[in-house]
Order: sequence, then C-alpha cells, then structure tokens
Amino acid sequence: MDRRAALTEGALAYVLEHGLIGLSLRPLAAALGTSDRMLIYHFANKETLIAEVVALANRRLAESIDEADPPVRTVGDLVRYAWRVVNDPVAHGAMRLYLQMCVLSVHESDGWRSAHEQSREPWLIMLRTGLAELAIPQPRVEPLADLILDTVDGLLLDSLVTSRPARVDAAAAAFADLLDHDSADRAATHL
Amino acid sequence: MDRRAALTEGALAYVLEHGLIGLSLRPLAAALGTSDRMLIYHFANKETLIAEVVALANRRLAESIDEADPPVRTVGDLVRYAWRVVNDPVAHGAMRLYLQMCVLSVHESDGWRSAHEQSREPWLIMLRTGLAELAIPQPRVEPLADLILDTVDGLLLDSLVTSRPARVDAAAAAFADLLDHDSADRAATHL
DNA sequence: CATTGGATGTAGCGACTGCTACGTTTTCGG
DNA sequence: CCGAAAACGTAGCAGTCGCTACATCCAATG
Repeated sequence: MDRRAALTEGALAYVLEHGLIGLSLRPLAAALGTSDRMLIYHFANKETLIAEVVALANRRLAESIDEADPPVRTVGDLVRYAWRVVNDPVAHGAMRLYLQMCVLSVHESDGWRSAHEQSREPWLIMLRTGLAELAIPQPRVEPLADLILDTVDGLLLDSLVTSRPARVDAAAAAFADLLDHDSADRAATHL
Repeated sequence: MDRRAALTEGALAYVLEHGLIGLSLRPLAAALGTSDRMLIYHFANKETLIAEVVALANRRLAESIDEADPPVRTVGDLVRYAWRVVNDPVAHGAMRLYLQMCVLSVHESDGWRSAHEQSREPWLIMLRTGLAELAIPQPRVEPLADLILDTVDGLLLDSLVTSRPARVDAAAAAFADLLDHDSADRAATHL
C-alpha cells in the first residue's frame, strides 16, 4: 500500500471540508492520525503536499465529468446538465476548492494558475465537444464554451455564498432558456 | 482630521494591493507609517478594522456605480456597460477584493456574508432599474438581473485568473449579443 | 505650573507556523 | 537471525501571529 497516496487521499478529504486557505500541517496531520513530521517526511514540504492534493482533486473532477454522458439535445441542455453536476451538494466541496484555487491564483499566481487551468480544462473540453455535436458553427464554439463555463462559475459562486438556491436556480434556468431561444431563432432564420 | 478614517483609507489602499487573505497587522501598520499597537488602539481589534475597510470599499463601489449613467438602449448594452466598468484595470483591485470576500464568506460565513451582499446590492439595483426601464416584464427582471450579475462575476473571475482578456471579452460580447437577440426575438413575436 | 488624557513606542506574551535533529521502533532482505 | 533501511515519535528551532502591559511623550486645561 502506498502510504503517500493514502495520505493524499485523506488530505483531500480534509481540505474539502476545511478549505485550502488557512491550511496548517498539524491539525491536518492529527486528522490523518499522523504528525506534521510524517507529512513533511512523505511530501518533502507543504507546497508539494498541496500540489498533490490539488492534482488528485482535478483527476477526480475530470473522471466525474467523463463518466457522465447525459442526453443533450440543445445548448440549453448543456447548461442544465453542467449546472446539475456542479450544483450537486456532494460536489460542493470540490467546487469550494475550485473557487479557492481561483482566488489563490489571483493574488499569488505562482503555481496556482496552472492548477486552476487544469480544473477548467475538462469542463471546456466537455462543452466544446457538446457544442460541436449540436452543430454550432466553429467560430461561435470557443466564445460560447467560455461564456457557459464562466457563467456557471458565477452562478456557482453566488450559490455557494448566498445559499439561496432557488434564486440561483432560476437564474441558471433563465440562462439555459436564453441559449435555447437563441439557437431556435438562428435555426429559423437559416431555413 | 479623523485619524481613524485616514487609517481606514490607507488600509483599503494596502488591502487592494496586497489582498485580504494573508493580511497581517504588522506589515500593514508599517506600510501606513504606524505600528500594530496603534491599529489595535484605533480599531480595538483586527476584525473591526477589516470590517471598516470592507465597508469603505463597498461605499466607494456604490458611488462609482451611481455616478455613471451610461446610454443604455438594450439589455446587451446593460451587460456591455457592466463589463466595461468591472473590467477597468483601475477597478481590478476592488474586484479582487470582492472575489476574496466571496471566497472568505464561503469557507467561514461569519460576518463575510453580509459584507458580500452589500457589495452585490448596488449592482443588483442598477441592473433591476435598467431592466425595468427597458420594459422587461416584471417576472423576468429578477432572474435576469441575477443572471447578468452572476455571469459578469464569472467572466471577471476568469479574467482575473487567466489574464487572457481578449478571450474573456469575446465571451462577454457573446453574452451581450445573446441578450439582444433574445429581446429582439421576443419583441418581434409580440408585434 | 501641575494635571490629565490621548497618542505612541518597546517589549513581550502565549499560541501557532513550517520544518528539522535525533533517537527509537518496525520491517524486511540476505 | 542479523543488520540495514525505512517509518515514526519527541522535542525543539526560529519565526509570525494578534494582542497587551507598561512607560513615555505631548498638547490642552484648570
């Protein structure tokens, strides 16, 4: 058994619950049934420990996106699906972690930026392929994918902070409807 | 002269540059030409100092929104205007602060939540009145205002993190066009 | 001039941080 | 079965944190 991998696993669970921002080795080690000394022993330093944890979280995220293959008939469905996945209470821990990475990469853009981009990439791939399958013309795919991901991020941020889910759900639904309206309109004018 | 107000002013400038997250009294005091002792003397504790700074930032934000009265002819214009205001390099400090408040209120929702809501409110008011003036039917105003604010937040987050402004600008433009398309479509069907 | 009260500097408290030196235990291949 | 290597605990380093006790200075007031 790879002790390091097991520790990474446990550390991820701890980070998902307690956040990345004030993370301290000793409470983490206590929760993992070990000592700060051992964490340093296995990971050399705090930085690579966090990098390992974040990488694991990103791997999990990519897996959870890949394995789901929902029935997507319209662009709105794409948004509705992404919103459902992201807004799952079980996923909220991962989403909080994602937001923390965003903010950390904003105010000290050392290694955080790449971690953040690795978080975004599976989503962007999913959105781009989804849009392509829906026959969205090539030049519109990229900005639309960016817009959808950013909007879902914004909705998620709102949802996590204000904890008034119904209101945010309504906004998300409005976005999905907006996209469907638009697609239908464009299709009609090209008939 | 109110020493406390002057210190709050300086602290805001410092926080806009150095962020809220690792904020420590001693470097802050040094930058302000005083000592941590004096900060505690004037503000009683770190918590109320930060509260004061955040309140000042929110006041500034509300002022900057109020004083601008742009020509807004369509819903898309509303988005374009909000995006221009938010994406101003001068405002980026305030926006970083806003995002940090978001994240801080996500992972320790003590006093942060209300501060965060106070940041959102001037924007929401601006959007709601703008939408009402554009004759958007009442039941659609609320979700649309939420959607626009959340989307702009998401775009801003992307912009601040990835620092690839052209890409995000394209997404923002796509959003504005989407809204204009939708409005025109709805208007046409109701003629 | 004496006193008072606000403003400020110094030194330090206790708690915590990431990290390390060192000694002990456990494991395992030859 | 023994010795080397890996795993682990204890104690502690040097540093920072928010915060405070105490002494000092300075201006205004009586």
